Amino acid sequence: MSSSSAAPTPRRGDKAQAAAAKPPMRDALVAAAFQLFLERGYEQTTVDDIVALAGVGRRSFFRYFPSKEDVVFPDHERCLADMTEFLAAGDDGDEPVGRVCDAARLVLRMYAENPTFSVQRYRLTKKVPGLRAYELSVVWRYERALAEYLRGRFAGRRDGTLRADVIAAAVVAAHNNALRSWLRSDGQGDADTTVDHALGYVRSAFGDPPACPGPGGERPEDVVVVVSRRGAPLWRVVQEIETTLGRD
Amino acid sequence: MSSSSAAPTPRRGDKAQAAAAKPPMRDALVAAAFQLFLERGYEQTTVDDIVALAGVGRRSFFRYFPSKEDVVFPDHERCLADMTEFLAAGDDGDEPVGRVCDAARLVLRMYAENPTFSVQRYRLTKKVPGLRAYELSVVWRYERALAEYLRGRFAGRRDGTLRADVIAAAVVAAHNNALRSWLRSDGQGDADTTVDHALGYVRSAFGDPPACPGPGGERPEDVVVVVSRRGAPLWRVVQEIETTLGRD
DNA sequence: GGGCTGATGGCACTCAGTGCATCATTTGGG
DNA sequence: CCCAAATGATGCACTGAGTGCCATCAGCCC
Repeated sequence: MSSSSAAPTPRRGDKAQAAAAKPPMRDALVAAAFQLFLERGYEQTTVDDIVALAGVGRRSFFRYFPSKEDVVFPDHERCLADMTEFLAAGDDGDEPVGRVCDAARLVLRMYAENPTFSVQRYRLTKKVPGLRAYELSVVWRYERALAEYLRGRFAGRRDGTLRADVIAAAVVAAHNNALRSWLRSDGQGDADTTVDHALGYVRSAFGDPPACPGPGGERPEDVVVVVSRRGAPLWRVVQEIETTLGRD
Repeated sequence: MSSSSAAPTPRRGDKAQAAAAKPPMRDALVAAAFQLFLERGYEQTTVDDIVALAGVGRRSFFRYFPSKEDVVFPDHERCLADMTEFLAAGDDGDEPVGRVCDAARLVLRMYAENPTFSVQRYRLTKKVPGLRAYELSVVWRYERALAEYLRGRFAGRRDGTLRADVIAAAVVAAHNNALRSWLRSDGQGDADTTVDHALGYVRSAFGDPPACPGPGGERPEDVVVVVSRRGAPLWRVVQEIETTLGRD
């Protein structure tokens, strides 16, 4: 249920799949938890209820999920690892903002893999304050991963850490805005289009234009940005250009 | 009344009322909590320890603070109310982004009112994961207040909610970046200057230039923004201008 | 005084989360 | 084929946060 629900055959002793170990008990706990959460609410469901329905011991629940909230986000740990790995794999030639936007798309993909599950979870987190708070801490880790990557890429630029933090926050906000609008429509529309549009706004705001029709041979040096005010003195125009480009 | 100040509670502890009888029980609880948090750690301190030191009943703690984490952020509820009031008080003539930046400065002012307290709390939240998560939910409410204000101001603009969410996130990120850098320096430098610089970056990124030398008679209609890529077709340039300006 | 109100304290309870010991299953040699 | 280490599941007892309920005690109005 968590990722690919196609795991009906618990082949024990298969070394090949032991690498990507998929404990069946974990998925059973997630399924039991969501069944109860949906039919009687999150706070009205105790961990004892979940383990009773799943037919396992109470102690086993906390072996797979460090807290009751974690069962609602069963695959975010893996997704976060994927994102950090994706960011670390990029070379220094690509555009930092574009790379961060692509990393955000990884998260969208995880949500889009199981639309019904994602929509159910969205409705749950929307109405339970405790789950909203927990989701914030999850999203915060994504944002920190993006910001840390950008801090590394912006090392040497003036206000590098500031730019990194702001752009990471903007990317996450745009991604969440599009994701929520998609979730609100019960996962009907095209999530990629919505997210691309939102991320395009962020890229345009920070001087990195959205993907051109042509293939990706562009270099960041080709970007021209002018931010000015009619009738402003020349030194103000230059100052704006310097601020926007952020180069020393 | 043997002493100079009329002490209404002669039997209780003789320590808490040295300052004045003005701070009721709430401030005594905050003081006791921070004393214990600093000397033995947050998680190593139970609510029973706090109420024992404050000389009050355990039940009274939860009367003033809905949770143990809340005692670490005793004045954020008031600050959030001040911010929403400030945003609601503005008229429709002022620049939305500038107003939101001013609202963020309100939060900074609250931190700057008690530098030592703020620095202590910063060190605490930096090392205790549970407090970090709680702080996120607090910051999230500020961000939502800013975003809701901007959504109202951007109603009618294309991608109004997207712009509102992204700008609110960027403002909060810039504010936090500056605030943390100030807290990391033990509250020594000038917090206002740092935050002004950070917010100026956000304003410049979103087409709203930082405060000009001249008096504030500017109108947002005077802003001209061009974001393009050398060699891009004309329709792309027009699209970028439309996207950046965000008018229909 | 007598009753009213609001703040407080005490008590018992639920539930999340943890440490520890025990039992079952698997694995891996000899 | 059997024994032993290892891994995983379970039960049990415990801590600590948070809640509901009721008793208590202050001031206060009549």
